[in-house]
Amino acid sequence: MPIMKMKIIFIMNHSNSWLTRLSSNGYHLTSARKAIVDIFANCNKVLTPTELFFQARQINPTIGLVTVYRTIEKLEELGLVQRVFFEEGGFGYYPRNGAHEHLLICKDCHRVEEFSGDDLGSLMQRVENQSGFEIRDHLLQFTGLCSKCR
Amino acid sequence: MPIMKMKIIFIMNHSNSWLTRLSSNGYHLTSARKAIVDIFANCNKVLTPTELFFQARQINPTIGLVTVYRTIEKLEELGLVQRVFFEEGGFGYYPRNGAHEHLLICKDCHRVEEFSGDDLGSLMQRVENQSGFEIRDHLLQFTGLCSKCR
DNA sequence: CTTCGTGCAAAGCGTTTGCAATAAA
DNA sequence: TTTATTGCAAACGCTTTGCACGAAG
Repeated sequence: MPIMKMKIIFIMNHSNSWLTRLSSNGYHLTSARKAIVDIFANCNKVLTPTELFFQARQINPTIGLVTVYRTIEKLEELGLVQRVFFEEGGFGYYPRNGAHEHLLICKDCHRVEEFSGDDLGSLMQRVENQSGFEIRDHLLQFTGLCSKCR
Repeated sequence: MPIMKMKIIFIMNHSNSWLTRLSSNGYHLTSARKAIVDIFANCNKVLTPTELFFQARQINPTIGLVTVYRTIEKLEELGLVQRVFFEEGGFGYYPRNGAHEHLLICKDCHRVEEFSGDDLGSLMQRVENQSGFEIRDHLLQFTGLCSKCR
């Protein structure tokens, strides 16, 4: 009988690196935080605090909404999630996977895709020169209908 | 005695055209609305509903915050003001002077300048092709420090 | 055992709604 | 006179705070 060859595939998500980041910044790794990090690790949608709360309760039924808010606060502070604005007002959060990316958000199903706005640099430069402003942050979001919802 | 030559300069703002727009859409021209339109007509800052409220009370001391909200609602519906998002959350409103413009906002004094993001069209096209999305809206804002505050 | 995190309840804040009185058309 | 609009008070929803208990390091 031949030796079976197996491919062990590690599905990498950022869950572990996020926990490391929290830990190395002096934050305790509690089950509430692990639940929330886990949700973000497997998600390509913008989540509001309340949505996050309900999903987290399925993992850890005793978690409170307040803890969700406080955890988001830390994740945002560490640059692990980014705030996304909804046209109607209000906002949600999206996990950042490294570099700052611009987002394309489906109005219908809230699915998110990322794109790089590579020509933004020259525009910013031009605007800085013309206005005398020193640009610190930029916000670029597209919203529309994704291929499934259109 | 020579005939004196006078130059009469009309300082144009959009106040009158805004009132016409309101009126022709079946809205009454009340003193509350006139006050708010007047504030926007002479402003190059993003104003929150509360800021608008306090400024409006200096013109019309009996105006209520609720009226401010309801007036903003109409102005937004008619496309006369646009909502601007603050990084910290929350939002304000800025008068639109015609075409959709992108905004450059001073973090410090909230002064606003406008610029046109002329190369956004090709970026949107590219992103649509790559993603299969149908882009409906876009949001582009720069924030930083203006020439006076930097 | 020390420090940080939790959940609860309550407060806070900005926004919206119901309603009777009032002003515009 | 009809219809839209106002201001008030109260409701609302989301977010934050204070605090005593509990968990992580």
